Amino acid sequence: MNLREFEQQVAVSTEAICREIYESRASSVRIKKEKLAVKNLVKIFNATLTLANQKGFHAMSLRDLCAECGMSLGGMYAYFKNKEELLTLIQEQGRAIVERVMSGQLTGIEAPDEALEIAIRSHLYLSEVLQPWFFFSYMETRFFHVAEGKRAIAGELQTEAIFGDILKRGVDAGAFSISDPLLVAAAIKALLQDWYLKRWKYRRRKISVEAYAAFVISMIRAYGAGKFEGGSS
Amino acid sequence: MNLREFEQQVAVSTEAICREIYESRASSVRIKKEKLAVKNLVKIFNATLTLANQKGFHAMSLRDLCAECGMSLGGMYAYFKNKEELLTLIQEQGRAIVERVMSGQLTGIEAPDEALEIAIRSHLYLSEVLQPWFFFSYMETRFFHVAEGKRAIAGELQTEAIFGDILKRGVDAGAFSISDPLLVAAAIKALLQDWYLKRWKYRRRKISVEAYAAFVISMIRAYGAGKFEGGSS
DNA sequence: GTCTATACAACGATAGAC
DNA sequence: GTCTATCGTTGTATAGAC
Repeated sequence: MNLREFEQQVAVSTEAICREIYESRASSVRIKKEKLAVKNLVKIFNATLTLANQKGFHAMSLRDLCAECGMSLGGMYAYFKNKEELLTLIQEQGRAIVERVMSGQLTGIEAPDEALEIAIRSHLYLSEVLQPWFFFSYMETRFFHVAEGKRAIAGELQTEAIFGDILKRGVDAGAFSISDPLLVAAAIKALLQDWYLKRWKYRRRKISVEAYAAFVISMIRAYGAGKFEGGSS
Repeated sequence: MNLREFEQQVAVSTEAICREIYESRASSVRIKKEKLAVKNLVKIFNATLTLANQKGFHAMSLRDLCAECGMSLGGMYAYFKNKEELLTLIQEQGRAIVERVMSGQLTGIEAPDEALEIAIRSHLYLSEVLQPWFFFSYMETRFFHVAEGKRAIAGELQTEAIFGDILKRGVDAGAFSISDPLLVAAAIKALLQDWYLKRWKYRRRKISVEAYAAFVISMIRAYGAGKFEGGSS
């Protein structure tokens, strides 16, 4: 599968995400007209990602934010009760999307070899489509582990567990020959994160997502997970 | 080489670093007694790393900071002229250390295979000793590329270039068989960064630096860089 | 529903006593 | 050299006009 096919299949848009957020908490939002509310949420979210990914969420002032999306300060407060709620709103949504898309792509796939490739490709393509979201989520989540460390750690380990499970299944089935599935799962995750954290670098080198996906897959296969011939199914 | 041997050989201490910083800019620091100045700089730097790695540099107030290191707000301003100077001071020093240690460890090493292993181990051990520094540098540097993107990008690519050069040398010498040295170099860097960015994870799993180093090395070797037997020299 | 105006707290930074 | 006290600014958040 390539990026284009993935996009058509999953169809994750900012608007769809915002509508979902709105519906899931319509009670606590002052605005009652769904169409209007969603339109403004899209503006707010996009502006937040743009500004926060430039200077950091905390450094971004709400004055900056409402200027960026052409609203007034008071008007914006109809959509969240304080700045922190805006943060958690975006973060939780990001996590929910990852979970849904990943499990959706993987249902019904039995062969560990195939599952591994699909999981890697899906995650890369998803982070390609929603790069600002992934970048934001990664950067702002970091500040939590040290202080609290609950859902943030869970989020980090969630994706990793997907890969860990596939690898263990492959080892049990005799398809893979790796001695440390957990370490390999961690390595896969690190490689996937590099893609969306340093997209500027890969873009500058004109490396496509598909090429990067093929590279990661071949690297893991070379280490012992799957056929050495590699595949580009 | 293991961590202990590395520590004895390089001897990078916070104090040595702070003395160096002090000397390099003694003119712009109000304090004239070196011993005192260095002692306070150590306190300030350690406190900054602690607090900034918890909540982010921008979210850390200077009041928090001076409380943490037992000084007064006014007293602290003798050591830097504003908050941003404190940031760049720490960042630039971090980069300088990496450059010095890495090139020091690699001088005189000819065999690409050996150089690759030493480079990986040195970087991991260094980031183990100065983990807060690395974490801080990574996190706070990120906010620059998008906005400006000068020294920050250079810093990111500097370490990567070390690995890229070794890999290319190995390919030219016929020791490695990899088609994309730049991608492999990027992957190595991503794996090294994962170590200091998520040390909590690896600590929880009781994975030592040495074990992680051996894993990374064997992974790269399996992909085509060096002997498949692996080595733990 | 969205705006302007404003309250109030917290911040970085400085001046001047000791 | 370090402290306390304070200035001016900027931030989040709310109240009330439209």
